[in-house]
Amino acid sequence: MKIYTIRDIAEIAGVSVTTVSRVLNDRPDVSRETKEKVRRVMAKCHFVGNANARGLKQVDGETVALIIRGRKNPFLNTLTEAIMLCPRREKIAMITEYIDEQDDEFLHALTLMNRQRLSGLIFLGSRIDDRSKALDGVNIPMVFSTVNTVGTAMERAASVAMDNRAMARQAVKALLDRGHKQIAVFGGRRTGDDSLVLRALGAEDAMSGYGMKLDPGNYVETRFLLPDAYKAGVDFFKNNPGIDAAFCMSDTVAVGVIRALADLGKKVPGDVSVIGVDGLEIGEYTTPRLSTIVQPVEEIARESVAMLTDMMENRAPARHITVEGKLEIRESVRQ
Amino acid sequence: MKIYTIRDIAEIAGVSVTTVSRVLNDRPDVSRETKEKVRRVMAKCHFVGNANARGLKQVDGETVALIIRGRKNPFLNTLTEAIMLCPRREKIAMITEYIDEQDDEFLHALTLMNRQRLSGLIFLGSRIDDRSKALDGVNIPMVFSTVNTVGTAMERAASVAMDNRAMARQAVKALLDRGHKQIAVFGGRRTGDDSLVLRALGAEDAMSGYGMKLDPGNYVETRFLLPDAYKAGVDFFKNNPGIDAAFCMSDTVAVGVIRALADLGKKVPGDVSVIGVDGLEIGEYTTPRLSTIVQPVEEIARESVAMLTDMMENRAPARHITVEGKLEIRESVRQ
DNA sequence: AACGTTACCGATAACGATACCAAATATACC
DNA sequence: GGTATATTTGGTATCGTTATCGGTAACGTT
Repeated sequence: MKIYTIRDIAEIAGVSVTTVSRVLNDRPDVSRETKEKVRRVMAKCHFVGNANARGLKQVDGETVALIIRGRKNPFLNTLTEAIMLCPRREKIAMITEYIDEQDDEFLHALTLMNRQRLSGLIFLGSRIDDRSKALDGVNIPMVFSTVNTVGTAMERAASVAMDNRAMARQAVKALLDRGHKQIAVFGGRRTGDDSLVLRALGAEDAMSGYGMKLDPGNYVETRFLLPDAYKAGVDFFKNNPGIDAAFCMSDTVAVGVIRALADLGKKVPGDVSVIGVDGLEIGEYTTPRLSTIVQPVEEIARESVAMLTDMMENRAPARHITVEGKLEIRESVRQ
Repeated sequence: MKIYTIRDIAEIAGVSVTTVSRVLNDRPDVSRETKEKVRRVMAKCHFVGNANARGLKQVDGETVALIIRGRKNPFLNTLTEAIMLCPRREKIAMITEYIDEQDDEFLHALTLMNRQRLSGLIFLGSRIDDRSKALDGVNIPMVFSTVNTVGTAMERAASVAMDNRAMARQAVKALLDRGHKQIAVFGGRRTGDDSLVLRALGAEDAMSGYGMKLDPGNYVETRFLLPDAYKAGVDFFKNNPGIDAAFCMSDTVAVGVIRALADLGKKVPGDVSVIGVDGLEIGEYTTPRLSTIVQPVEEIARESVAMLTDMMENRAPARHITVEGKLEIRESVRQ
């Protein structure tokens, strides 16, 4: 199958390559008839231009990358899909890169910037720590989704996130309000700046509101994968029979912990109440229905893309957008 | 931050651009010392080459696209991740494109081929029907994952899939073997060639093995989204109280149907047994644990990528690989 | 009639890399 | 030493597009 170039189209349509380029980019200085004539030829040849040539020549690139940290994360999968499907200028190409948890997404971003001449970056699920120094010299628009960069080394980058600390506080308060006395928290490592650290702080906020403290022994560190969460749940609850509630920092972890409780013969919510975070759709369909902090996925996606393109086009400044999470208490919490 | 070009590197290292290009591509005809010297400069400058320029010049492109049909499909998300993270030659860039269910992935592929000068295509979750005519003239390597293209209009394309018909047969037979008499099937539209059509045939195979026929009224058509499956489940079981088992063509559908049954006051598996397809990890952690046909995700990913790159490099012919699914009967089926 | 303005269109030089060809240098062999 | 051969290097055209600059035609104004 022949692959046409702009020159072929020009020849067939009987115009110059410049004119075809203008039509391709929908410039105003082409007469309506010429435009239509060229468009007809383009359509017949399935001609859409060569992204490589365009990217090579154009001063302002139009490729943005989505860097997704960690795998087997259904929430980030959903968010990725939402971002990829966001309405955006036709010519903006979005490429996705999955980064293993132990790899350095910032170094990877640097490589990608050079290789693809990126003009924008979106980070999903990143933690901001020393590694972020790698991006010190970088001045293309960047957006961190799901982590607020205010007060971090990446403050100059934009961010879209819910108020993780406040929402976690609200969730744990909901447990305390319902009379739970011994609350465990299942989260990640408490280092660097990311949403998980904030959620831990929020949980502690709620407890101090009740004159309580989070016993470090009740903070369970786990990877956010089902087998890990399950194992952490079994190990913890076997040794801590007095615990009557668990705040899990992701729905995935919550599902693993609930399974662990069931296998230990404990009822949810009869013996232990469980709350997750993310608002995965499946949580509305499990037994018991999962209580969770629902993150507004579509809104996060929309705002991230909108802000990034604004920054790319209008040189608008980086903003920090807080979206509203929603605590949904469902069956997994005792009423 | 300065973005270095091959010319900058050449100047700094005191060699020609050609030599830098050779080092960049790890060609053998450069002395060890020169190679090291150039590499040091490249490393210091974070130079990795410009993908656009490379793609423009190079005869054999090195971009392959992953076209994922349908959204909110956890199984395809998992498969996408696995494919993106498959070991492959460094220079092969993989781009992902999500296509809405109602859109035409073949037309989209055509556009992408022109725009990105693709040298390979992987389709996930496609259905092969009249629309595939669009790709008639296309002769770059293509792989269909999760659907067997033998006997379809896309036979010349490679495929990697489990034997959907045999596995569905096995699943429904497992239900019949356990004494279930009234089996409903929850699937998609039975048109075109895709894995769902084969699963329906497999279900019928099993029934005829027992001298039974699938009552068309017991074939429930639904989209593979949780709310749709739930609604389909409620509607169906309200009007068909005699049904004692459901074969669902995806785990997502199974979860929705199980929730529907619970809301109708029916026990799973006490009143109704349920089997899904896909082997989503979460199915091992739900209550009840979900019986399912486990698809070997990693293997499908590996074979798809391996075959595609083989076809791209060695001009190996398209093959049709059948991978082994595994029926896992767990708590959602009565023993 | 001369000029300015507007609308449209085209020739050509880049963009950064690789392919191709040619040349320089090192090594082997008689 | 001289020739043949292998190894390593460099010069330059080229990929397909857009930016830049320039040109033409049509029309209105003075």
